[in-house]
Amino acid sequence: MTTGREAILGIMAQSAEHLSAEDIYIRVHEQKPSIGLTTVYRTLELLVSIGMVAKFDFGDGRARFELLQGPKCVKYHHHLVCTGCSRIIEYSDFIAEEISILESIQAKLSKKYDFVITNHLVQYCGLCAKCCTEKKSGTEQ
Amino acid sequence: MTTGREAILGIMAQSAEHLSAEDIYIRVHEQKPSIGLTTVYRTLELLVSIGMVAKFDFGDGRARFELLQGPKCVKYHHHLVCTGCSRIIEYSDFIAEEISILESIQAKLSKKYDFVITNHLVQYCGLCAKCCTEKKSGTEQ
DNA sequence: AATGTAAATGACAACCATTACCATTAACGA
DNA sequence: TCGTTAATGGTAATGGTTGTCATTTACATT
Repeated sequence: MTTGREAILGIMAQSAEHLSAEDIYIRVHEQKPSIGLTTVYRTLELLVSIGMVAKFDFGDGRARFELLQGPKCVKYHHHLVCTGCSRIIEYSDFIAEEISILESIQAKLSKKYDFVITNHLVQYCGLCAKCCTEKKSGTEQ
Repeated sequence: MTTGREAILGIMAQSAEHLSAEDIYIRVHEQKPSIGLTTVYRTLELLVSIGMVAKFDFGDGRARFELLQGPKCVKYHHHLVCTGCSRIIEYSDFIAEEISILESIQAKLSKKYDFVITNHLVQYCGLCAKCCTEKKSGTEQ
């Protein structure tokens, strides 16, 4: 299986960000205009199903995708999400502290509930300084 | 502010599950047929914005809501999600081990990135025994 | 209790990300 | 080169969520 799939993988390998399907489509389209949005979705679905890509949902109505393999890959996906402006910060500062306990819990959960756990997600939700200010000054909603 | 909002809150207080907007609409509609789906969405949006309700997204295309206050409320939302059948298990077994480290990290992140963190989410993704078997036997996709 | 104002509501339309469909094209082994 | 199967692209459909707007309700004032 090779085609524009390589192009999609290439884009994802270059971008460490959390790309939406449309983001990927636009970038792939630049370098290979023949590829359609449907193919992007299909390829992403495939990549997710074989565990090569992770799909995230931060509550802004569009899914985000991130490569799980390759040079730029990040093994753990710990995010800080602003519920005001949907800004996403992928923090890596304190991950080491989390990993061991999360992995130990993962093993226990896997055993207890008979799950094959492939992935985990830690997400802190809140308001960034900017949105927080706006909220206070009453410009929100 | 009082109206059918009470009915919506009442439904949510009764159900510890992760209800979708439509689930809530159906249940509210049973006891108060005058309430429309739009109002359910609007009320949920309001409740989320004031931090009374948490909104989750498990990747099945519909958001889930859960009351954060009240007798049946759960302070921490740690889920085990089957990516095959979207089954959600809210585990509570090993939470104690996680809390202290997660809270300490939350405090550090809050300071470093200047966020007001209101909530956090831990989600393990994988396949439940049933979906795992189906996958192996080739009935998937 | 009547009234006035602003917020809340409901029905329906609009939106938009995602998926289904289907005819065409590309890939790959013979 | 040819043939079969999978992949692709454009477009239409789907479905959860949001916007619109006229009507109703809630609440404070008289």
